[in-house]
Amino acid sequence: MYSIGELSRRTGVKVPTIRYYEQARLMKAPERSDGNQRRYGRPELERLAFIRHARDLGLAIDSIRELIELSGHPDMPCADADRIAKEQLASVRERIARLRKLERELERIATCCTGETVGDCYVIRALSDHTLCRNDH
Amino acid sequence: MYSIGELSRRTGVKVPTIRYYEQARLMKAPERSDGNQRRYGRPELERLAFIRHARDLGLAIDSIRELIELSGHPDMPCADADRIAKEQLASVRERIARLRKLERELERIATCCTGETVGDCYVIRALSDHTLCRNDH
DNA sequence: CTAGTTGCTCTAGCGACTAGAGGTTCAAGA
DNA sequence: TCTTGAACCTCTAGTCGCTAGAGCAACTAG
Repeated sequence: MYSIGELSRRTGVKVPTIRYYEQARLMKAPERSDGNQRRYGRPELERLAFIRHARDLGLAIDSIRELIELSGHPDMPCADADRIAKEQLASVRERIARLRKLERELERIATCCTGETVGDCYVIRALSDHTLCRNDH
Repeated sequence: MYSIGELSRRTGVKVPTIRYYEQARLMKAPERSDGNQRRYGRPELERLAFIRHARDLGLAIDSIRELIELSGHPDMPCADADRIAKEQLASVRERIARLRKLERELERIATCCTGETVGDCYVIRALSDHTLCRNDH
């Protein structure tokens, strides 16, 4: 049986975050010691690793709750799990595309400033004047 | 003289967001009508466009406030503006790199599921078992 | 037995908005 | 001039995924 600190050390998830996952209904309320302290076992450790992994992949708390629900019903079709993963992939790709546009724009802005003073600084001119932009955002 | 709704229409920035920028000290408090409604002119429209552009490029409110400060002093050296732009570029690149890792991982997870039920769904197995991952995250 | 660490609950804060309540002002038509 | 309805006002609270702190209780090593 682990204390919450022990579980934290073993998973790398901070103590308040574990408590937060419990109140967000990702972790179920664990057993308690006589003195009302949380006591965890192997299943909780595995679930926490699952949650952490999913969060690292950028999944929202709600999606993770859905996946946990699903994983409790091994006989159901897994179309929902597939959908969640594919949606997440699509959103990651979209974010990458948007960031790459920004990167190009910033690159131009940040490397073109040859002025010495704010008055002729390209960074500030570019921010003031949208028509200096190469693409839309 | 524009009302806040007019300014909103001309810039594409929502009305409550304009008020939020005012209380965040990005926009200065504008003149008011006899009935206490905000009245804007061309300078405010330009400043709002500046803010919007900077936000679209992912700059934080604090950085934008700093840039606005700077642009009010055209004789100062522009090293600070350069620094802000370069820092922003670096952080965008970092985010892109992280997202690309996630993309690869999700791609693998989301496209490899050939199972029919949750019990043998690769999506859920991959989330449960970190050792199935190709790279660290 | 005692000291020091760890645990508990509860509340509030972050950033950048967004939504809603409850009330006032404006602009256009009759 | 009056009325109607849209737009405006302030203030508060909610979003997401945590993080920080207060004030107290329990555990553990020496």
